[in-house]
Amino acid sequence: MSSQITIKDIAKALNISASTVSRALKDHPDISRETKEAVNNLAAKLRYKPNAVALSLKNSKTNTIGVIIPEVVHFFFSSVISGIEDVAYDAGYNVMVCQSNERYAREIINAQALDSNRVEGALVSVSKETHDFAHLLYLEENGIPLVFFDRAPEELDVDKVIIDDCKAAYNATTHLIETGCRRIAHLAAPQTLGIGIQRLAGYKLALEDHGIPYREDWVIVADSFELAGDATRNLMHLPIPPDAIFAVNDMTAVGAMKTLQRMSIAVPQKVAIIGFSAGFFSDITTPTLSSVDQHGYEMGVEAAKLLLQRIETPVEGKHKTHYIDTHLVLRESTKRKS
Amino acid sequence: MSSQITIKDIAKALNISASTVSRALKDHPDISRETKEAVNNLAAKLRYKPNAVALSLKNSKTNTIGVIIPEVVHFFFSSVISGIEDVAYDAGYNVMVCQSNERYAREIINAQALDSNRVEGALVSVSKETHDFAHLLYLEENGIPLVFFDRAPEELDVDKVIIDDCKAAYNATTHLIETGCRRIAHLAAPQTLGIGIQRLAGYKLALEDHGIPYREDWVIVADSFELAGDATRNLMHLPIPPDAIFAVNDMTAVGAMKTLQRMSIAVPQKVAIIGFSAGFFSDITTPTLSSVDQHGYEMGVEAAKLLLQRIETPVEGKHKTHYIDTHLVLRESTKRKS
DNA sequence: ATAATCATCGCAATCGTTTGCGGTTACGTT
DNA sequence: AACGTAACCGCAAACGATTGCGATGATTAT
Repeated sequence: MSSQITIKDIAKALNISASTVSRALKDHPDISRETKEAVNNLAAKLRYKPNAVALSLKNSKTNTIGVIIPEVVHFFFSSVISGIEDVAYDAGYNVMVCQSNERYAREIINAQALDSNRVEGALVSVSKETHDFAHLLYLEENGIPLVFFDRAPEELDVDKVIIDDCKAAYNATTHLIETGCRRIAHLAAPQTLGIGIQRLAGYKLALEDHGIPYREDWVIVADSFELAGDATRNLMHLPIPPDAIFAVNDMTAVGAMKTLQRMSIAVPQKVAIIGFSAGFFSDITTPTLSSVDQHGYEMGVEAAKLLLQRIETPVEGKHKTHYIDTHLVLRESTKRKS
Repeated sequence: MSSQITIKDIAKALNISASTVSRALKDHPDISRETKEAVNNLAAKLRYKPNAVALSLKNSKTNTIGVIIPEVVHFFFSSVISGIEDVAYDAGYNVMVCQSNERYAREIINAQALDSNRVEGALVSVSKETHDFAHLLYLEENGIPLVFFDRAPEELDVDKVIIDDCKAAYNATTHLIETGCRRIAHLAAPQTLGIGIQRLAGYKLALEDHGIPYREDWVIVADSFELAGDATRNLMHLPIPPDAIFAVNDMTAVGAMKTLQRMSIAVPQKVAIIGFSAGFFSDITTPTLSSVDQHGYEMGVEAAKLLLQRIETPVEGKHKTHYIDTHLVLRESTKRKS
């Protein structure tokens, strides 16, 4: 109904100019005490609040950062958002959230929306469909700093906050080996995603370092609760079924676990399972799920911090890659070291 | 680096006025074909994109809606956000997400931020600390339509999209009764929250309707995974321990389940459990968790739709309360009807 | 008495875009 | 030759706030 109170309204009511009101509000020395008091009183009474849109236009500062994320409904991603939001809040920034729903086309629209809205920076985790990054890199060319997190384009000179997926996968696989498993399968992410490639690489490396031959039929692309079912059944019907599964994320791991239980295969005695993400629900399965904790909240915090830094002082030379530490959370779905 | 391309840049390059460029871009009949082509070509080449901030100021339309939510990292809430974002996306709106972290003070700041940024509407689920709603109602007085979801102020004439908590709790409790449970405990939310009150009410009503006496010592305020542990232990150490637990949300239910399992109490044989929310992880516990599905995504969709409607045609008379249907998802943590 | 200083405030431009209104051509008509 | 009329385009104001610069009046200094 009543439109917002503006400086002009105050000026008109007091019979002074808008400039004076503006200066009075920010305690400029040019303004007399009485005027200041009158202005401040009226402003308080009318509950004047500066129009952030007008300020954005004037200062070319929107105090907003954008986030493009594949899916909000995801323990890991929502943790990241939480971290981002907290940092942004402390720095006086607002957060605009767009979800690509894992679709390339929508990610492009999202990027354009952020561009049009002149966000001061963007945090991006790319969709599974995304192979070309021009729509994102364009933001940076356009003066909008860009920080990728988790799913970042491989071999591109951009700022990223990621985990060392290869190392984490290596550690997870090694743990399976050290607890006596020898026939280790891997439920992998699509090899279009950097994390898919890296985690597979870490898996292979661990096998190699421990003198265990790599078997192609033990690696299946399956990265969701649903896909894990079929994949696991197929694995267990192989002539030589695996005795452990390293899943690319927790939902996949849980899908595998549930399927094994339905097949009356004991976890971890017959088949050990380790996941990736350490979402909340790795705590609540039975058995509880061993997993690689990739610290989503912290990743959000670091990504947002790096972005704010880039906003204040644009990149000088090389871009930065910040690694978030991971660690194995050992629970009941893997065996103990002897 | 290079600041954004504006209409003026195009005008200057083509030696025409900004007005002409503006009109050419929107195919105004006053502009000649050649000029239009020249403008459109250059605009495409320079990748001109209208400055949304300037448009917002000019039209007093920011094409942005705000969301204030207690916590992003929460299956239910992130589902709601997802629904909101999808509807907003389809309608060409952007979404600004603020989390209160369950704190009243922060919620106030959030509301002011939305106000300053002239969002066109706000979707709010209040924090546990919030008893006074002035900071939110003020938005509506100020011309910013307001729709509450899930956690809405009781007995206030506002738009809300909620579930019938009382009825849902009644159904959940009734199911426990119909499957043979007689000593039913309730892990409740704080009685400051409407949902806390309503769910307790539904629980009581179900007992009453089935001639089961209400026992105060079987109701404990505990609404998190952590709090559920102690509460459950206390319940089971009562002279007459319960044979069923109705938990105010899934995390609490899972906390109770885990605790019971640690106490070697069979679920559902000795103690049945039913939760509330039907988060993804109700599927992955062992046994899987029976729960009230409150359809978070759909709630987000409906809330966003109602808000967009209010934005287009401001409220006429009474506010509306939209109920999202719930239904019981019966899994393994409750017994079967005989 | 005149000039200089100070306190206090307003004008106007600016950010990027839109749009009513008016102005300038060139053409056709009588 | 004189006027009407399209066709095309630019001026300027507006959205709300900020800010350099100049203006005003009053006080002080010379």
